[in-house]
Amino acid sequence: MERKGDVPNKVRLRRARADIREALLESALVEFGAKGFDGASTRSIAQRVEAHQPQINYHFESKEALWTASVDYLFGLLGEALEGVLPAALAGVDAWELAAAFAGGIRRFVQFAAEHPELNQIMVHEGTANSARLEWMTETHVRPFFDGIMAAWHVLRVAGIAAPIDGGILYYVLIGAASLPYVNAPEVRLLTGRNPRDSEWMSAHANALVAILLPGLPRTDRPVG
Amino acid sequence: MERKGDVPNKVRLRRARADIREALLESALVEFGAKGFDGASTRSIAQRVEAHQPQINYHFESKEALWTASVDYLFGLLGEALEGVLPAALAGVDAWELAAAFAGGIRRFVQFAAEHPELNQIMVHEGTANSARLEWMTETHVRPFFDGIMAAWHVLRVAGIAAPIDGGILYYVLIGAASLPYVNAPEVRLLTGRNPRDSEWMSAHANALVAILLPGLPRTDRPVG
DNA sequence: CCTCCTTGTTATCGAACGATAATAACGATA
DNA sequence: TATCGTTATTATCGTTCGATAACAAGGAGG
Repeated sequence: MERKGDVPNKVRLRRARADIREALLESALVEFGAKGFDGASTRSIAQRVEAHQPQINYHFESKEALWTASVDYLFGLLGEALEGVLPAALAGVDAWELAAAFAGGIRRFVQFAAEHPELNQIMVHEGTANSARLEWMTETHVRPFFDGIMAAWHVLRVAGIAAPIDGGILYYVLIGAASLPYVNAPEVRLLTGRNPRDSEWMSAHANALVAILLPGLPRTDRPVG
Repeated sequence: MERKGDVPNKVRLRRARADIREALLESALVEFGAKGFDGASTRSIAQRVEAHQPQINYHFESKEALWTASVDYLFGLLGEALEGVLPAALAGVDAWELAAAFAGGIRRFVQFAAEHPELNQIMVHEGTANSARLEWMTETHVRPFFDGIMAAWHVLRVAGIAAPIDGGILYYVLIGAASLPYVNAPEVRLLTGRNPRDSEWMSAHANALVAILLPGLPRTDRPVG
């Protein structure tokens, strides 16, 4: 009957440290991705998971520390999603096996970009201006990823399987083409009326990227996810 | 000798309405592009062109109106840069001529993205979350651009010149691949040590996009700019 | 039940924000 | 040079921000 003055039962909910931290991390990713570091407010990050704003400073040192922790968390997820796609040692590896692995990596990356658009949203927000955050993220998380792609791409180029594109250029062509539909999913829906996170959309997208970037590889379309 | 109390000659500078408006528009584009709508402050927009913050509300109605005016201005520049690249009527046009025009359009777009990174920075900032600004920008400025590309792409697909990619997907692959290096130029410099706005970089980039998206077109690399 | 450590809640601080009103200075025109 | 419309400058408003301190309440172990 909900007496007590018809006020909703304001239950004080107390969560374990690890739980509330993870909730705040995931909420922060959504807000940082959608509005950027400056645009996101700690009040709305907290509110999204039924917490109060000062809890952010209690569980993290500052807004900046929350950002750092959530980016660490997110790149951890990316690392899991891409685990084992590229052989650790590229020297002497068979180019055709590597090409198949690279194609698989593209498909997994597309799927990750669709499931966690926050990653590329945050990267594109931060990459537009120099900052300590950009420098840290680039050196800590992006560079290993970049180096792996460069090494594999070199082998594929020599083998004539990859499109004739310089590695540094390929990297941004790939990341831009693979992530924009999910980074800007709201715009895609407005403009095309379709949802880029539909599995058919993602599959067609990933297969297209494989086809144009690895023209030497016999076409083997497959679904992602 | 600069007497008068050694205070720098604080000259009150008075500009014509059109001049100060354009200065504020261009300053706003840089700030909105680098920090997004929320992150940009009217004080720093004004300061960048030696104006005071209230002048923005004097020459424009509000921060929102300044944003709208600067986006109008920017899409006007894009329209000039792409003027005449695609034939107005596509019905019955020769597919090979259209392909050459499309390739030219890609090169001009790459050059524009490099010279005015603010355009794609603003689009990517706004596209990450639904808002009245996104809706207005999409319907007013993006849709005509999108429709033109869709129509041309359909002809090129039927003629077998274009890569086998659905139009809606092609659009985001093209825009993402063409713009990311300039949207995130600070990151490119940190990560690769190269400047994507060098003319060799831009040319290699544009030629790569033409090659992978129009594989049926005989390769004719050329510099942009 | 009491203790004590952890977590949640409220109140409030100073800074920065966009906006507005009031005033001052410019500069073309007469 | 006096007038007057336009532009520039200063002061200040209310709001929101991130951060901190003080206090309240949960809950395991005794």
